[in-house]
Amino acid sequence: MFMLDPRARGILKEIIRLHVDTGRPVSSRALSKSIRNGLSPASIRNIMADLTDGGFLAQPHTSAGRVPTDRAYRLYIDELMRHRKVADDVREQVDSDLASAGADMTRLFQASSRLLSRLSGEVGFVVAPDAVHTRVRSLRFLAVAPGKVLVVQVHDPDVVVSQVLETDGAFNPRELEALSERLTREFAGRTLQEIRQALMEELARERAAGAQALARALELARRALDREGEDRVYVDGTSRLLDKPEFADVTSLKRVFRSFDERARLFDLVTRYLEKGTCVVLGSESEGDMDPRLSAVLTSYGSGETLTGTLGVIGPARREYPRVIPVVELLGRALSGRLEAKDSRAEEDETE
Amino acid sequence: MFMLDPRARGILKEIIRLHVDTGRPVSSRALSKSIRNGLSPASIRNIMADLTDGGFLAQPHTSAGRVPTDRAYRLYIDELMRHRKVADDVREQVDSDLASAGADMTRLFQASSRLLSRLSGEVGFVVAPDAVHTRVRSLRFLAVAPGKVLVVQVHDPDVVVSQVLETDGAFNPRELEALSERLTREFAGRTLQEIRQALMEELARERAAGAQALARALELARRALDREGEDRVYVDGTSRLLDKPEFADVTSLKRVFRSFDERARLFDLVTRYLEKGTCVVLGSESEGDMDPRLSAVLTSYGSGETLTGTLGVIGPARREYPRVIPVVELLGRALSGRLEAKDSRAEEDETE
DNA sequence: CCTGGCACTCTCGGGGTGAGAGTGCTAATG
DNA sequence: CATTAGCACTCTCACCCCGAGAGTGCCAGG
Repeated sequence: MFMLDPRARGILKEIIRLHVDTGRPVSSRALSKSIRNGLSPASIRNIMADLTDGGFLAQPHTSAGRVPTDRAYRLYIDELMRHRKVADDVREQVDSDLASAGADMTRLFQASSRLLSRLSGEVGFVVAPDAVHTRVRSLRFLAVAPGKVLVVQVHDPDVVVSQVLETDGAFNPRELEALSERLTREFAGRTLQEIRQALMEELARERAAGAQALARALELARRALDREGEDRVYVDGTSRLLDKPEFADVTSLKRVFRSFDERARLFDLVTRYLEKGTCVVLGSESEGDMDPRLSAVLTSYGSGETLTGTLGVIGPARREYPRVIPVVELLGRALSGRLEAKDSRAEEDETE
Repeated sequence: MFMLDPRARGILKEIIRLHVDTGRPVSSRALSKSIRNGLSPASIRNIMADLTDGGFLAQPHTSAGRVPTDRAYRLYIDELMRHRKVADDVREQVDSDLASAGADMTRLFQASSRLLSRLSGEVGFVVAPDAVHTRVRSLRFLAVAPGKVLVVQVHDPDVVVSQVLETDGAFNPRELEALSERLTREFAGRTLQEIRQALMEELARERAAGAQALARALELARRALDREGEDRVYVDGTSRLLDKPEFADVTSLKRVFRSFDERARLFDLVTRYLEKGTCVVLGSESEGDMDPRLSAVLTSYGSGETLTGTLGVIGPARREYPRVIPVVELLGRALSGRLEAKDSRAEEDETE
């Protein structure tokens, strides 16, 4: 392992600062001028040569100054950088935008990814909690029109998901009422995953027993909870990548945009790092889940064990980490807060 | 006005065909080879010179073959072209994708714009019906959690829109039930626009009369119907523009992507052409609503007078019109069909 | 250990050039 | 009289060369 003396670390930090600022390779001369401690370009060149040997700097070509490598960013993020405070107007914007999105899950995630994108100037995304982490508080089925049933799921922190299902025959309002009550009683407090499995078994049992009407109702419930993997990833602001000089050529743009179309990759990446709280994943570290020229700042949101999802931004590794990381964390907290707003935990019914 | 003899029209048609195919200017030589009637390049050059004088062809530079102008596309679309039949597998895909989107408005529009994009290889979009054209059949308010009310609107063709509103204090279930019944009775069959206006007046009246509780309920209803202009435009597949050679340079890409971000423009364009059934708008004809290098194929959907919206695709003027126009029309019909599926008109309750 | 100096390398933009593509025109042709 | 062959002309594009500029690496001296 390479050890860096404090002076080298200072130089490296300054190189990153300058490079993030300008987007271009940093020369020894520019560095010498920007640094308080007046070292000559020649001395700095020596240090830069060491840093290059250590794998922290690279040069695009012989006479082009130095560019930080991913290894340098890693060190910077882990040890050199200090988070900056989030500006008050940013806080306000987050609060107001999320507030106006209301309690609807979809709108909340859309607003969050949009905020992430706008505040970072990069691509923002939110991955909704998966079935393992989502606890259901109640289920309700309503006949809204002939052949159409509205299904309302209320999750553990008070998030509401509603959808309309088409059914073959008509359902009797009373029948739906009974179904709602029964399923809520049976499944309140369990995760989507568990409920889905239980439903499948029950469905098979009733079918075997020839309970037609009941099986039909259970089938409806199963469909309601089976909407997995569809709308789970919310992405906003892909076009912001156009502004980044590192994607000035069209061919590289194409590749990156494609990778956002097939969201499964993003998914893999995110689930792999889900547990880790806030973290930065550099493209070169992601083992193929992400273009090596991209990187992500991720954090998880949700309250405790239930309803845990991920959000963050994606952009070039060259970004203002001290500003962006706190923004991502702010959004994680804000979304968590929204999801458990008006904490109605006290209402849980433990008398069983 | 310029008249074109049949031979010139044939040549023009073939030029468009070749240019759509290759994306590059068409030379007299290439044309002479592709055409059955064996004319020599020299003869064809004469005709091409005429077409250029008439404003149907342009040349990027002196020695570069000819490119069709928007005027040529206009003639082609209006007179020269014949629609091709939509392939069976395309029909099937449309049917199955829309079917699996169910009856939920948002999902239906998302699926439609995605289909449009995929099938055309361009940017697909759907503009939801506006408040003037949407008739409401019933309104329903439900308390789903403390401080959260679910509002369900059923529109005239059986489309369901649901949303969750946050409220300051709690609403009594009975109170919400009464509100639902009253508003449905009062407003069934009227348009969103009309209802909104009536609500405002009523709200002012009750407030003046000091009817606190009622005013509070009406305010809730007003908020429910006031979600205008937010999610009305669904766009999918903007990244497909990257594949088009006409947008190979990054600067022009930026401009175009920006224009999709501010969707108001698209809106203007679409509302202006709403009444006209299926039509093609070339960028140069759109008076600034659209980049002159883009063009759109639009059609309206909806059943008769109620619930009328627009959908279509946007891409370069160089496109396979004979294939794309029928696809757009197919989607218009398919979405219309979905919106009035299971025609439940008969069930309306006229005994008042 | 730092620094001034110097040779070296690489990029980038401008200018020149030659091949290739395609046209426009004219004169010959059936 | 429409059609065509032939030919001169124009423009682009890829390539190469060259010199200016930027930046480095290294060495020798402080």
